[in-house]
Amino acid sequence: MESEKEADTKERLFMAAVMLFAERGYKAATVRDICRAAGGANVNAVNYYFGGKEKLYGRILELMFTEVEKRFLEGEAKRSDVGTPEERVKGVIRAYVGMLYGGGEVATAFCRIYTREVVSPTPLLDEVAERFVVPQTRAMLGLMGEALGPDVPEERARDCLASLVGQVTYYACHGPVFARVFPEHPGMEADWERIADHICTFTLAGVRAVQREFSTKEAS
Amino acid sequence: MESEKEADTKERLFMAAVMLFAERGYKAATVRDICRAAGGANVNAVNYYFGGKEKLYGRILELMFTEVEKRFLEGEAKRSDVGTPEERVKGVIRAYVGMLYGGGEVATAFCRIYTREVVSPTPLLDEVAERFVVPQTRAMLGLMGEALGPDVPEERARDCLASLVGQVTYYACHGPVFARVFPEHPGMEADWERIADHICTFTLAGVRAVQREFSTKEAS
DNA sequence: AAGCGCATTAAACGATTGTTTAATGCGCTT
DNA sequence: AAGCGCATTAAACAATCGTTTAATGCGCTT
Repeated sequence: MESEKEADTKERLFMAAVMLFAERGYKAATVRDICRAAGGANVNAVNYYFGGKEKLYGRILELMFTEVEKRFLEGEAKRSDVGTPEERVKGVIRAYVGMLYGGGEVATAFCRIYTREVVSPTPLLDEVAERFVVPQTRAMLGLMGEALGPDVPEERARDCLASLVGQVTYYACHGPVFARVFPEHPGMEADWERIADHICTFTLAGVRAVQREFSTKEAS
Repeated sequence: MESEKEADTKERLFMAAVMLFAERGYKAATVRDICRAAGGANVNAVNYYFGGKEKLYGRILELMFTEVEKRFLEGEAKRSDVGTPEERVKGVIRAYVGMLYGGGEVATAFCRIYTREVVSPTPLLDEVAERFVVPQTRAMLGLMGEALGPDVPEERARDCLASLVGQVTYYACHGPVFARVFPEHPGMEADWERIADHICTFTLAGVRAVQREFSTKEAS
């Protein structure tokens, strides 16, 4: 009768840790709280199954980034070489937003953990992020350069990519404040597709404006 | 001979706390580290002068937000009612970016403290932020609504404001990662004006695109 | 010189942290 | 039934945190 609720203690610990790390951050989420949230496990459980708090957190980061990479490649593979660069930028935006806000509860938790890591990195981020964040960002930078064309200098491609990422991650970084300033907002789970569309039109207009800035300056 | 270096222990403690809170966050910055950074003051100094770690942090938040409000109103007062709404949006962007990245060392530290508070708020943020963040955001929302015109629904003004704030705060939120992905970047202190210009053109193009979206849809 | 006020120091406190150790219960094979 | 492996429990550990307390030094007035 407890076939599915009889989940492994290890798995329950892992999930409780994900939620608590997302909610309070690495330091503030204590081992005792994690064990309590995992259905009242013993304090020793974390060390027994994962070899310590830091190891557990490292595993979460690992799984998180592999999951992100998988989803991101899936969302981009569907339109990897087809369509104009602008169309592919739109595809990246939609995949990005959907990954961050449209993936259910655990994806939201992952999103918050990643946001915390970005704002105040732990030593663990160094080894993991350089395997995922740097290549993914460079890939997006190349795509943005294609969309801008050869006349636009590289630093402007970086600026445009920052504008894109800034817009997409805004709701993750400013979540608590955003919810306080706009309490009427229905929440990202219900609104992320509309927001993705907005970011698409907003970003493509910005990209074209930067493009125009250099095509007209060429004639001056 | 030590006329200016003989700064009050209280002031040195305050400054050391600002830098350490910015660097490591509220919890990770210990009282002992703060005292050590303040020229080797005693562990009791924080409690003696400020009545505890939390009170000290609260004072920092207080001073930070009043300073932000002052700078922001200064930067906006120069063009409060003059110029088109678009021109005033540009003024807001420039004041915003300059305040966050162009204010020297302590302003950068304040920027990081604020970023940390936004991502993971402490109970202290509630009482302070609602006095500053909410009214400032609502003011910017009204300005954005003016720039968009009456045909654009309110939620799109909120989306555009999110796009603006997301772009501006990107370099604060993603600072550690950004520096890792783009090590060739000269740093915000030397580049913030150029970035402000980019965000202006990018944002105004996005605003006009949203505007156009509703002026053309009106005819369909 | 005595006494007072304030800044500073040193030491210890209680609480909480992550981790370790030893003991316990239980299902399984031999 | 005895013995073993594994999960779980309880208790204690050392380290660190913010805070408190008492003692000390120093400049000042009286």
